[in-house]
Amino acid sequence: MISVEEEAERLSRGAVDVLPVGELCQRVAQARARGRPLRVKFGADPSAPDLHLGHAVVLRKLAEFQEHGHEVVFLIGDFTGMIGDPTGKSETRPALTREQVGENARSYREQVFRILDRERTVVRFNSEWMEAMRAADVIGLGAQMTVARMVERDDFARRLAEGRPIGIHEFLYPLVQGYDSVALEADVEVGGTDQRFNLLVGRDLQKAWGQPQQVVLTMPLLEGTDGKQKMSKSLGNAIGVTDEPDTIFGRTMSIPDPLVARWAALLGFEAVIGKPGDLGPMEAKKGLAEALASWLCGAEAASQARIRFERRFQNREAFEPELREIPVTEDLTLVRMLVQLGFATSGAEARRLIAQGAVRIGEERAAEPGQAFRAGEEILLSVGRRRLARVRLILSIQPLDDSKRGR
RNA sequence: GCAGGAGUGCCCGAGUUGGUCAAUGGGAGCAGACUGUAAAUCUGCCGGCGUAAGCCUUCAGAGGUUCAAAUCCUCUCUCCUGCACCA
Repeated sequence: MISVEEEAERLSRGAVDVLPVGELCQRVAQARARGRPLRVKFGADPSAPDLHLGHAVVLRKLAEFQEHGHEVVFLIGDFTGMIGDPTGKSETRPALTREQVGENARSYREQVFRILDRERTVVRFNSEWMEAMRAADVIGLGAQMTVARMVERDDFARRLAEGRPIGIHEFLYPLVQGYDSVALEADVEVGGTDQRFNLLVGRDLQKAWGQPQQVVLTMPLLEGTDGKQKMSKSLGNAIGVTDEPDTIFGRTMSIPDPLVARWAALLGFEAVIGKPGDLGPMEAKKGLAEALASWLCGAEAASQARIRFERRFQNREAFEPELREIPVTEDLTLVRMLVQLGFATSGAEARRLIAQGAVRIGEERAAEPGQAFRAGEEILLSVGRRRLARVRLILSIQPLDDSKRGR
């Protein structure tokens, strides 16, 4: 077994802060002395079950705790989620129903266990204790915090300075989140650096409740594939943990070169890319891409993805595209086909793509938006370099179009 | 509550002496050239329907004036700023 110091050092590696410094070591020692693992809390928003590599940075850290025998509490903030959104960024979200929360929780489990160890993870919901709270309890919670301190939070400070509104209920969020730590008696809480304040509130509340205060460990926020903004599904610069190996590989290949080292470091693949200069930038990136695909989808799938990528995009070899079947009752124009395949979001866009020479049928550039295809035909259709399919038109007896039904 | 200001396309943001506005510009995005599905650069596109001509729907919402409105009038909603409230 490694020493306590060694374990604490490994667990804090890559973190932006470990607060308070040095306490993690004590907690590890304590845990060993008592023969029980540390309880490591991670809070998740119940409304966004699409986990991406940004979340993976934190999840990987949690997995490391598990590798050292500790227990992760995956807390789904269903209660907070039912009230609305605290960031002020988006409008108040519609309250989630119990069914939606359950559905999201299932989806979370599915995604999270690609990274976390099922055996060492407990999933909890904060409605378990928050629903039982009465107004007096909530006010009591509020009494643990001052406005001055609350306003220190970057987000609030900024909005205050800019004269943008802050809802009172937003002050409650960090408190509720912090109280979760009390309810769970968390030893450690891990989150992104954007959560630093909230995680620290957990410490304050635990102190107020006479509990040992959790160690707060924050991880850096990962930039998205654009290399500029933090990874986020809504910005379209994310790679999801459940994405296909080809997608993971391809999207990783599309990140800016300078980002490779950072991704590798945050996601724990420094070894694959080696030292700067060991491999060319492209080789290093391929190594990272394969490592990520392998991590999330398995080694075999990853190496296949790499081979396909190299053939398809680097050697420009012909490859077998996905077969897409479209049921038709009458001839289908090229424009309609592009829309049906999802290669264009509207007919107008399809026309633009055609006009710009992006659409190919076989090897030929398509020029006629109105070109029609009939049932039984099979063509190789591509748009740009990324969208390609073998399309087969199947004769359908029943009209599938609702607008044509029952008139 | 009172007074003042503002609400434009994915985002930011021009435009308000009414027409030439589907609406300047930037960002994002998409496509073409180049390339390593990188970066940088150049070019084009970037509301919808349509082979096309053309048509339709947009400038917070609802009405109105007008041959014609993002631009004028009325009402409503939302946000911001100040005052007041907090005795």
